Amino acid sequence: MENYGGYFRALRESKQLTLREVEKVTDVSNAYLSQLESGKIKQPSPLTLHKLATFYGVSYEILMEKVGYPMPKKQEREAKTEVNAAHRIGEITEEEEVEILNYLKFIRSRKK
Amino acid sequence: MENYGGYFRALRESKQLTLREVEKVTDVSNAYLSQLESGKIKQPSPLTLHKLATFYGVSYEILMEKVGYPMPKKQEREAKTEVNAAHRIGEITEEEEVEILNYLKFIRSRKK
DNA sequence: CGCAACTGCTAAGTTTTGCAAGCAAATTTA
DNA sequence: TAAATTTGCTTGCAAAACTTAGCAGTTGCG
Repeated sequence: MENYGGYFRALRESKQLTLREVEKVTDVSNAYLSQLESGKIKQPSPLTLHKLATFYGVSYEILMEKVGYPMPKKQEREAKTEVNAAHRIGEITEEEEVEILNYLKFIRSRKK
Repeated sequence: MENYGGYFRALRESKQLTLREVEKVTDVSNAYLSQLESGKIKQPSPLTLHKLATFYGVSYEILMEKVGYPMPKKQEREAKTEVNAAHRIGEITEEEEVEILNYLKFIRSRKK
């Protein structure tokens, strides 16, 4: 992904969190998060990506690939029937991903 | 592994290669290789590790673990390699799922 | 209104990766 | 033996991650 800054911003805002709230939990400074989300960081370290992946509940490996680190081949998808709701959304593009996150932010903001 | 410098040196010497021979193929400078093998480098970048892993014919993932990057375990890895929505947008409720599916339908219809 | 806390952001500093240049010792070649 | 090449290594530097400190605008509350 060329500009994943917006993706990180969308992830955070979809959960209605501030930079400092993310900082508290992940130990990544709000200053750095701001730079990351505005596209000023080329390649955050694997450790930083791991913290954010864990906190946001997204895949560490996908984040690694997104920022351009070489990662071993991903196997073809398995047919998994049960699991959580998000599995049933199906395939989405990276573009749709950000749109959905922004939409989630909108949905969730109405409920407060 | 605390001192993986010796490991890299052993890999190279077992193949009877000079620093400059490795440099030619991997595009990692002999200066840096020297520092790496003498334990002066804390954490070479994933890209550098990937080049060396490929050239020496060892596992990239094991190298990553060796230098201390977080890596998913094989079992986790297989379970998570499917590229599904949850890994990219985080957890959502069933209610949100329906809204997202409708929204996806909307944005996809808009695009043609 | 007034002010205190909160928000995102920038500037400056530290640390580390990785490279280019070049040095001294060893090896090769003439 | 003498010169040339090769070897591993060190130094100095640029680039980039990441932090601390602090600033200006906004929000909440008396």
